[in-house]
Amino acid sequence: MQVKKSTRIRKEEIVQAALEVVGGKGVRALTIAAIAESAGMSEANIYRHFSGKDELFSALADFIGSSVMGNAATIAAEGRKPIEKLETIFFSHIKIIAENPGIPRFIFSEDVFLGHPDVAKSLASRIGSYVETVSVVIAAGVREEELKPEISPRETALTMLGMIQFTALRQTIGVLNSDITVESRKLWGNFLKLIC
Amino acid sequence: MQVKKSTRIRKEEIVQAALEVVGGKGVRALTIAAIAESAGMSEANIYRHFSGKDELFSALADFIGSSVMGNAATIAAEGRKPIEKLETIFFSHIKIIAENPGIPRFIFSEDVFLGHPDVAKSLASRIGSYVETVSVVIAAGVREEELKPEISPRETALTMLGMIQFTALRQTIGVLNSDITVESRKLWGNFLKLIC
DNA sequence: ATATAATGTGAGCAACTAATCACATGAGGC
DNA sequence: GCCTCATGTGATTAGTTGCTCACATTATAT
Repeated sequence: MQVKKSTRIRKEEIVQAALEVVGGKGVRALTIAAIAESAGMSEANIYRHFSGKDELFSALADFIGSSVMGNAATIAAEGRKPIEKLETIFFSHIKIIAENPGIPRFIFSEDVFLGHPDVAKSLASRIGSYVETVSVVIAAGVREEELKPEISPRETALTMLGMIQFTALRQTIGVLNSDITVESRKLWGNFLKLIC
Repeated sequence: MQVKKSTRIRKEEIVQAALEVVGGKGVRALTIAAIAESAGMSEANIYRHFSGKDELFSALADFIGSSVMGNAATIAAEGRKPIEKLETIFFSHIKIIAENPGIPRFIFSEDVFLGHPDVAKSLASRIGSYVETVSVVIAAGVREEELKPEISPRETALTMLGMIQFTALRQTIGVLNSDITVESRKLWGNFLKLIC
């Protein structure tokens, strides 16, 4: 029998285990049995701490949302130059994705946005504010004449996030010939030439 | 009882039915039962024409690959100016996605690249040549001085495809406030400012 | 016209999934 | 020390999924 721990701790462990399952074998493989095995506990014990898969999905979405999306907002609030902020946002996002492939898989999983509409709504809202955050930084860059005056902040932000997302996707699929950090450096170098 | 048709025709019908299921309810819902219902035949009859889900996935991948990815190559081979080619590739890709949401869902589905490695390999190869095709057009644009000389063709191509993919993703998730064609026009307008 | 092979189908099987339940056990208040 | 309740678990259930099979039907070659 397992050592007994408080629900609060077990919840964290279970969410972490779930994220590992997603990273390793995809959202499709995110079964209660797989989570239980990854967390080293019985299936029934999962239900001691979560009412069901829905609640678990919500917890996972909250964890990802707060740890990843909040990141950009924090960086954007710092007092440096717009271009430096963008660069920091870009590379920290890439780093998070590289270290934890389960995150992009979960966020853009159809199991989430087709199977758990409330979770999807919350994630969509977070993506929206992420775009908004980056847009504001780009707008500041244009105002301070670091970036080309004719570019549109919102569309440029979407282009930048698309670049990140596509990189994550290519990594997941395995079509990335070089390392993701090398690839992302090349992409960022080119993006700078596009926006300046 | 159904009217009897040749395997060749039935295969096409089944693939089409499968694509409709994916577009409507996602790859997760792509069960034999769902396909059979959408195609208006019994489950057992599916197995008369496909050995199993693997073969069906391969057929779906081939259909999508040849009808979508081949599109770009055709456009690129025409005799117009590079920028016009890029624009045509961009908007026809968006159009295909808009008309058939099952396509991007399937291509980037984890059920494919985690559950059917051989299909994933074939799709990855097609994506690779798609990137290559666009890169070549961009390189031509640079050479003919339509595009900025300092941009890197490959990375710019990846950025453009990321923009498309991210748009498809946002449409699928439902975070696209405006119509996808309106949104894509805005994105293209801005992209032109970035690359020229 | 008849034979034959291809096509179509309801019934059902084994494996898997989410969830429940009765029962065991141990941590913490007293 | 012991009581109590939160925590942990094996067994089980109802539902789903991919797939098979015996049997029905029809296109088609001869």
